[in-house]
Amino acid sequence: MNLDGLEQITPYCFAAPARGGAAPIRFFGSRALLEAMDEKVREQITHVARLPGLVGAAMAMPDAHWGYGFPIGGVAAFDPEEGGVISAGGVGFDISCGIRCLRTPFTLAQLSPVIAPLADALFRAIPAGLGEQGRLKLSLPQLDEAMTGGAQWAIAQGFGRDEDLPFIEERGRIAGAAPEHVSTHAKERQKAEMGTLGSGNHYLEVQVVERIHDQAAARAYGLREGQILVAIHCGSRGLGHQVGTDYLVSLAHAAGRLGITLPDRELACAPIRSPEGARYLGAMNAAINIALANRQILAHLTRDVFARFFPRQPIDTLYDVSHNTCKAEEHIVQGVAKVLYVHRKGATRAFGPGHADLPAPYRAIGQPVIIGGSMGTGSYVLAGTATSEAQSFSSASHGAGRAMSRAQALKRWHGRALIDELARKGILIRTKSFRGAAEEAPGAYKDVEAVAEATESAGLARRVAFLRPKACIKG
DNA sequence: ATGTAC
Repeated sequence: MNLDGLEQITPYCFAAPARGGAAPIRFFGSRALLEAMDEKVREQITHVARLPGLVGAAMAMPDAHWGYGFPIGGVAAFDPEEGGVISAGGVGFDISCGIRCLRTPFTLAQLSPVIAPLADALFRAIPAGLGEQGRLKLSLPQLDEAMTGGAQWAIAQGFGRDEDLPFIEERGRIAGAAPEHVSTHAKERQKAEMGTLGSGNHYLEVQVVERIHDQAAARAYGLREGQILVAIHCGSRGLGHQVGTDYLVSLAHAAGRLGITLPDRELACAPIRSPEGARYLGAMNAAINIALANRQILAHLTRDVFARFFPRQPIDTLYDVSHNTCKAEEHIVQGVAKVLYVHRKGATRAFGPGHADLPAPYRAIGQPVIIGGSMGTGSYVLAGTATSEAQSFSSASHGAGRAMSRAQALKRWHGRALIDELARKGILIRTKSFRGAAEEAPGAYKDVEAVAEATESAGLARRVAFLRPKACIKG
């Protein structure tokens, strides 16, 4: 990305001021990460800055890359009282895609002797891949309950336990879901997809805590070196995708009717206080609950598999973070508390220490932030900081971020060879799609170390632990 | 991301 015309306002933040009625833009990251970023990110963030009612700056996180309308890694907050809008492209198609991180009591030494049969068992138990169905088949009324109840609904169905809830955003259930604004088509697509992983960059990964960066935070999060964790990365499956598809059309019509000039058709949006905006918000919240329920069921299936190898050993939820959402949150704007609708597309919420929404054991430390890396490199647990509120409406990076398109990756890697190479490095991959594995080659991603380092240096979150993959179930 | 395009 060309940085011409951007001012380096801190070593890890590059910005351009408001101009011509558009809001300021702001890019977080090292100069090296930003220079390597696709040109499209700047173009897309510049477009976002022209949307009505934007508060502060249109922002890109250090892992940003090109996306539909908004870049992935984009953050934008809107004031409903100032004509602020909600945009389906600002949330993304995979609504509430996120990571559930489970904390096991097992060490790598205990796990290593059974890692291969464990990976096989997880691969059999976790439905993964495009269009893959789960064991659960829901009726439309049951699906409405899931859309309203989220992970709380899943627990009531026998998947997991109430102790998980404080460690899930919104305690596992976001308010404001409106199943009546989700199309029957979207519901039909989801009936048999609860408790499934999906495809693309979704995965279930068995990881080991390889390095602790912050001992106090690690202690509060219950993490120690050599400990085994499980990260489940997935979202709202067919339902979320269909909600996105349906509302792109509806929001585009609304924008036309209300005379909102769209810098890019992909930024279809409507005022938060408009019928179409309100309906999208209700449908998106329903999809958020579907994603929360989905990860809750997958966490339960994971526990079942581990129990076969390690009976009667508790596996806790470290945290469950979403990274494709638009959420109403209170933020301080020029000294005044306001409710803003914060779009985070490929960005995690990162509340700092003391936030009332954090579970008691983490409140003094800050919210766990999970940067999911590629299958061959590793992931990070970070903690939200006080500075992220002022910098980015309490938002941080969500992953390594793609550095190369899927098509480019396919030309460069062969799935089978890649999986063999990772196995030689002690990382077991289980997948039905060798093509998918090639698209997800670690080399097609940015350097997760650089992203985590930049996230910390930019003041968005601070590093707590580095996690190395041991086994990965790929969709 | 996605019954990988209606």
